Amino acid sequence: MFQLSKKVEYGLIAIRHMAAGGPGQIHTAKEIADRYHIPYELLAKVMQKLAKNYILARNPAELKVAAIINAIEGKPNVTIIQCEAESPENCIIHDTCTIKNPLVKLQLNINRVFEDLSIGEMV
Amino acid sequence: MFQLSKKVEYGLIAIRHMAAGGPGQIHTAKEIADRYHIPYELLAKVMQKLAKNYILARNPAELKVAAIINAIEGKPNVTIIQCEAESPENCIIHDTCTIKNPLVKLQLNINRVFEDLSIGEMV
DNA sequence: CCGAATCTGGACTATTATGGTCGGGTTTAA
DNA sequence: TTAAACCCGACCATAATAGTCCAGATTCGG
Ligand code: FES
Ligand code: FES
Repeated sequence: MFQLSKKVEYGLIAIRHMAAGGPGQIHTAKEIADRYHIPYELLAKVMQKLAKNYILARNPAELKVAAIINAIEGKPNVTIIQCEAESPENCIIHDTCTIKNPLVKLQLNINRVFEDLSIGEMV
Repeated sequence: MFQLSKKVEYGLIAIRHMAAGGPGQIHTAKEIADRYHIPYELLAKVMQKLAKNYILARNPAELKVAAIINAIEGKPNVTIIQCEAESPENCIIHDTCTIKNPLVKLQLNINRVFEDLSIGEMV
């Protein structure tokens, strides 16, 4: 619960590696996979996703962790509580529910934490 | 990724229910399970854990969400990044790693978010 | 231009974590 | 005193994650 997935972790390592190398440097997925003992195929996929979302095109130092997570996981990552999202008809207090709103606010706070950290702070 | 587990969700619903009922009220796990269409056996286990950690003995209004999560999930919920915790010997930059520390700080920020929300704010 | 290395991307397997169930023995309260 | 509720370990089903395999396309150094 509340751990970064391996994919995100690998993505962070790769991007940080590229950021540390300075601009203009060329890095192959193979090279990074070897250096950090990451399964190549998996890292390759991660980097494909990052590339498709134009993450790799940006200045790494300014990249936010949140953007990387979203690119890799694919979803806007919104619903911290499932009762609301999935089957509101099951919940007898759904209409008067006082759990949802505080948790949505909590969710926003968490999102902000990820928005606040940039790769630049890791190099 | 970054969703509360069902167990925690059920725990929150149950505790909020008890908080809303006012002090002195008696609530059985069965009753709560029926009212919210939660599988009884599962809710029962959750409440057992809460009871063992003396969560149910405290004033619900002052309970922090963090305490509930810890009681149910059992772990202090510390390592947001796995590279460090699991196999540091695999990572060639482990000694000079600049990823760990920022993410630990991020972890602390997330913990704080859960520490900041109390059941009282949900009733 | 050629060959080797690398990338692409789908299909597939393995491993875990999660959510849920069953059942037998124990307590509790009408 | 007996039904209902609780305790708790074992168990099963499903889904999410992590990792693998491979065949075709691309890129790049020479
Ligand atoms: S909608 Fe069901 S607990 Fe909030
Ligand atoms: S210890 Fe490996 S990336 Fe930080």
